[in-house]
Amino acid sequence: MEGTIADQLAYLTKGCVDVVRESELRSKLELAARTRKPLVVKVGFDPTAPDLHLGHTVLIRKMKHFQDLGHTVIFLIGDFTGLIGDPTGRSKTRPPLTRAEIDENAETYKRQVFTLLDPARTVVEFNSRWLGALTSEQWIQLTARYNVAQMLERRDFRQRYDKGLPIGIHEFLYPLAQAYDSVQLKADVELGGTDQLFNLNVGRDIMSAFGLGPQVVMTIPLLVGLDGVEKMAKSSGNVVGITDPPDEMFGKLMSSSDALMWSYYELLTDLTMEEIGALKTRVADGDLHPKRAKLDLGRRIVTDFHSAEAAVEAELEFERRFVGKALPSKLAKQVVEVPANGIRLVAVMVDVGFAESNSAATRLIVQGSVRVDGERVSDRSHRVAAAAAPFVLQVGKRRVVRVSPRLAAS
RNA sequence: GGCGAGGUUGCGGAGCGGUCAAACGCAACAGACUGUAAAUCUGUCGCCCUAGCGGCUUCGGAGGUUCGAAUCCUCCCCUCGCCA
Repeated sequence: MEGTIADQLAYLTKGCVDVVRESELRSKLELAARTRKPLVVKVGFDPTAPDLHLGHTVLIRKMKHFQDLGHTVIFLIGDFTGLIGDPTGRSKTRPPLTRAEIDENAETYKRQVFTLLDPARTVVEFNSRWLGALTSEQWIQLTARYNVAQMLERRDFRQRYDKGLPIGIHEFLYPLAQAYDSVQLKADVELGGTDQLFNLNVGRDIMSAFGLGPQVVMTIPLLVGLDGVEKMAKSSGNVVGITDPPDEMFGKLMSSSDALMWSYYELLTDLTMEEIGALKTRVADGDLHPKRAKLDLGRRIVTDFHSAEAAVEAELEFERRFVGKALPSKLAKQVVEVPANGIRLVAVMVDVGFAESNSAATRLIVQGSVRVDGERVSDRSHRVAAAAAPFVLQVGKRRVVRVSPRLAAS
């Protein structure tokens, strides 16, 4: 554990929205330094969605910060709480995942998460281990530690209550179960998104009720997705997956808006707020082209999930393709079955997945976005012969593939 | 249980017997401009083809009335408000 306590505090709280409470965090850090006993930092993840994207990594990076200072992180997979479903409006209890599915998702998590986290300082846990073992009596004892007035402090519950909308009794169990995790793990700190503030604070209360010192609660902002509007979520289709290949990752970041770049800088890189502020000033003064700042961001992020070499390569490729208007250096190839009498180009476009239907493909041709070997195709009934040589098919700026016609065995 | 409102093309939301594949807004896609940014402008946005004042399938589901229905009638399913 290095640096002064003040340095550590600054490092750990960078980018956090809430810290409850900073003074407690300070004491815990001091104690840990003195006793050389690492803090236990708990973070819960949903077992149903193991595909991580940059939105998750904001939280994971914060976990990493704790590891950097020598603390232990518990990557808690909420396989039991997942059955309840976090109350976010009209939630239903979810069908239970099978043990095999849970294990598989856990493996996926590990594979992805250890690109950032230090495996030696990470403990992977499942909360079904203790929650599933609770008896009915123990559940009653747990629920007896909280009351409805306290529950209604949660905004979502409050709003529904005021509007007379239904609130399932089981929904009250979610925060309690999550809080009990903290009791079980004797967590020193729990991290989560800002939407988790209530749940995390229930953890404090319940821990106290069980005679433990309350955990410190820290929340991290929700990352805005590529559309610049909604939070990054798979269902919104605005994600950068951490397993996206370098070129794709870089390209997605480059096509995001300038305004978004600064929040990405803040939440997805280790630059300090001062450094980011300086960059911002330089861009505002016209001293630094925003595109340069964005290229730099893209390189940093790709480096984190792939490698420095991959990042440089991705940037070169990007320049080659979109500034140099060249074809990608690695062209995807696809074989298309062609009947003896040939096939319409629109059908080829559908075959390679560039259009959803012949009608959609036709529209693209009419709109002038289709090229074959670099030549714009304007004839909607353009055909490809069975014996045609392989050709490069482009639709719009980004979709490119090398098509190899092959005579279909009929 | 009673009363009332409603289910339309991704979302929101018009339409209330023909000219409706269905206004308009958003999103999306394409073109122009550019920094694959933003903003802006233009176009497209059910499916099929021989591309035409073409054909076909859509407006919660099933029947029915009519030359003709998203629009009227019957039954059913679902959602939402108010009352008990």
